[in-house]
This record gives sequence, structure tokens and C-alpha cells, in this order.
Amino acid sequence: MNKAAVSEKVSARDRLLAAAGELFYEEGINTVGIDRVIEHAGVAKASLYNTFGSKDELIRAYLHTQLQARQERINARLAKSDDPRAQLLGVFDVMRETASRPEFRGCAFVRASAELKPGSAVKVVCDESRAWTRALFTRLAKEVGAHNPHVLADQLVLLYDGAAVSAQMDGSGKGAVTARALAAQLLDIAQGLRNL
Amino acid sequence: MNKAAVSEKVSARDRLLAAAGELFYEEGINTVGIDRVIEHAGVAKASLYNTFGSKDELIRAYLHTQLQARQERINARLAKSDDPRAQLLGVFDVMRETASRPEFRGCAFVRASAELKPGSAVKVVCDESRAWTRALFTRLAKEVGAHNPHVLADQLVLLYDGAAVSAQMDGSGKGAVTARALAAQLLDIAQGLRNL
DNA sequence: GTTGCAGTATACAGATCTGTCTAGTATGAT
DNA sequence: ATCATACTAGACAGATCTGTATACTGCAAC
Repeated sequence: MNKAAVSEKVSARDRLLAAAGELFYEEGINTVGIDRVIEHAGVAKASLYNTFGSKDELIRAYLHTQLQARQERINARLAKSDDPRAQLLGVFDVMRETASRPEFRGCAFVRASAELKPGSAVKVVCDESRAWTRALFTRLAKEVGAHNPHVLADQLVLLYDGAAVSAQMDGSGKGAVTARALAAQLLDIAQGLRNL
Repeated sequence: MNKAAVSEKVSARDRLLAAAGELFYEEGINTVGIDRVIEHAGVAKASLYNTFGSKDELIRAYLHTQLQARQERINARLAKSDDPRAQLLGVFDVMRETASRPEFRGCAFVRASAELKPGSAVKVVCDESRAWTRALFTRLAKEVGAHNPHVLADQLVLLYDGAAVSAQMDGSGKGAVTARALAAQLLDIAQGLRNL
């Protein structure tokens, strides 16, 4: 059976991930119980435990899916241009578009991390996400010819995080607009166009 | 009875707030049950419900206390100088000091907001906190003579939020250091010292 | 046709949660 | 002395949580 070719039916796993993606993100990981997830997915409880083994693993898988989705969104945007400067600002464009959607409630990893009991294995995915973002900004900072790419990358991560918080707390994409504008300013400075 | 003057005994209310401050902040609002709070506070359950009426109200009170504490920390720092520029950077110094403490886990309001079910009355306190911070930065931006104080305030809030996220996710005060340095740079620009 | 896989439906165990209730204690004011 | 206040101790109700177990169905491969 070739699922990708036939795809007449969505697997229980995918339906669970979709349901978890909506409910966990919108209402919080701890407030949403297993029963609501399986009900929303239209799936039996045994299917959840056969597929994921525990709620914690479902959370892990949910966050992993979120990370992949974000990476794909950003990579798709990066592919649209060859100019590193445009690529770097494009990352903030993606963030602005995402943060402007009414259902956006901030970074899924920040939200999840606030609910984790210390020592949870879920934190690994959060770290993975942050490492990826930072590596991306570092790479782009080098490509734009920044004098100190690591410093610039730190600054860009800061703006990226700040925009996510603004979207979560203020419910607007305004922070993302500010972040993009500020990133452009920082690029000018880092590229030496505005040096003293 | 004059509590402030005598203060031989700490009231159940204060002990509950202290316990909530530790447990809710460190482990999350939803994962910490009432029983753990009263046990940590050394207080009877009836005292909690007589004083606050519900867990939600205890959460509100906990966040309100956090807000007051932050305001007092920042106001104390502001009082140390008359120079608006030093005052503004002082806000980031406070953040850096706070974020460098090992028990710091990010902004209590961001963490709480990630756990709230939509429509909770707790969000009012979060909004109050954000309004206060933004008003503070706007006032200071005006006092340093920024060309566009509202834009500068938006930028500073962004840095402030980003630093908090970094402390929460990476477990370090590095983001706060970056934020302070970047704020200083922005001040230079906003004050026109580096204009093109 | 039989075997194995993926899934459904549902009852249940055991823990934990918020909130209520009863009963009793210490203390200070009047 | 009495009375209100603030508090303690703990049982309890009722809901909800995660996770397990049982019994069944549809389907595809061999």
C-alpha cells in the first residue's frame, strides 16, 4: 500500500497530529486532555496510545511537526531570492505574515516551554528549534558580510523572539513589523553603510 | 493591630502569595495544584478559599504581586539617576540582573498567558503589565529627545521581550546583555548622533 | 481462507484536581 | 466573659485526568 500515492484515507496518526496542533496550540498543552484530542481527531483512544505511547510523546511529535512546518515556510521563502539581504529580511516577512493571522498566538515552543515541568524530554525539541533559528541567522549574517556575524545573529534572534511575544501578548503583528524594520536598520549598520 | 509595625506573624495571605510566587512561576500554573500551594505555604485550604475565593483569583493576585515587584525594582533603579539616557539603559540593567539569576525563567506574564484558557480574567493583569512597560519606555524615549518616541518605545519593548524569551528558553542572561547593547545603539540613532 | 495490521468503541482503574463543609483553636477587642 | 476574627485540620464530593484492558471490525497480503 502506497499511502503517498493513494492517500484515500488520512491515517490516525496524521489526524491526531492535526488535532493536537490545533488544540494544544490554541488552548495550552495542560488544559487540553487526551479525550478532547481524540474526539477532535475522530480517533479511538487506543489508536493514540498505540501510535504515540503517551501524551508526552504526542506533545513531542506535535512540536516536531510545528518545527518542520516553520522550517519549510522559511526555506520556501529563502528560495525566492539569491540576495542574502533580501533572504534575511524575508525571514521577518514570513514572521510578519504568520503573526498577522488572527489564529496566531505566539511561538509554539515558547508557549510549550512555559507549561513544561522541568526535566521534560520535550525541551529537546525546543532547543532544536532555537538552534536552527540561530544557525540560520548566523549563516545569513555571514552571507550579508556582517563585520561580526555572531553578534548580528544574536540581535536578530532577539528581534525574532520579541516579535513572537508581541503577537502572543498583544494579539497583533505590529511587533513583527517593528522587528523587520529594525532588522533592516541593523543590516545597514552591520554591513558598514552607517558606521561612524 | 498594626501589621506593618508589629509584624510578628506573616499572614496566611502573604504566605500563600509567596508560595504561589515560587510554585506557579517555576512549575507552571496548571501543573501546580492547590494542595501543593497550601502545603508549601503551611496554610489550611480553607484559608486559601476564604482569602481568594478561587484558584483563578490566587493566580490574579500572584501576577499582580509580580507586577508590583517589577515596578518597584525598576522605579528604584530610575531613582538612582537624573539622566534619562542612563535611566533608560538602567531598565535593561535591571532586566540583565534579573535574567542572570539562575531561578529566572522568563517573564511571568508571558508564561502565564501561555497557560490561560481564552477569556480568562487573568489576561487583564497581563495587559496592565504590558501597558505599564510600554508607557515607561515611551516616557523615557521622549525624555531622551528621540525624534519619534513612539517608534523608539516599540523597539525597546521588542528588545525587552526578546531578552525575556532568551532567558526562558536558553536559560541565560545573554539575551539581556544583547538587548542592553542594542538599546544603547538605538538611543544613539534616535538621538540623532548617528544620523545619515 | 487464514493471518496480521490498523483501527474503533467503551469500560475501567487509579490518581489528582478544585472547591465545600464541618469542627475546633488561638487571640485580641469590647 | 463574650464575641468576632483569623486560622488549622481534614474529610468529602464530583469532576477530570492519563493510561490500560477487552472485544470487535474492515481490509490487504499471501
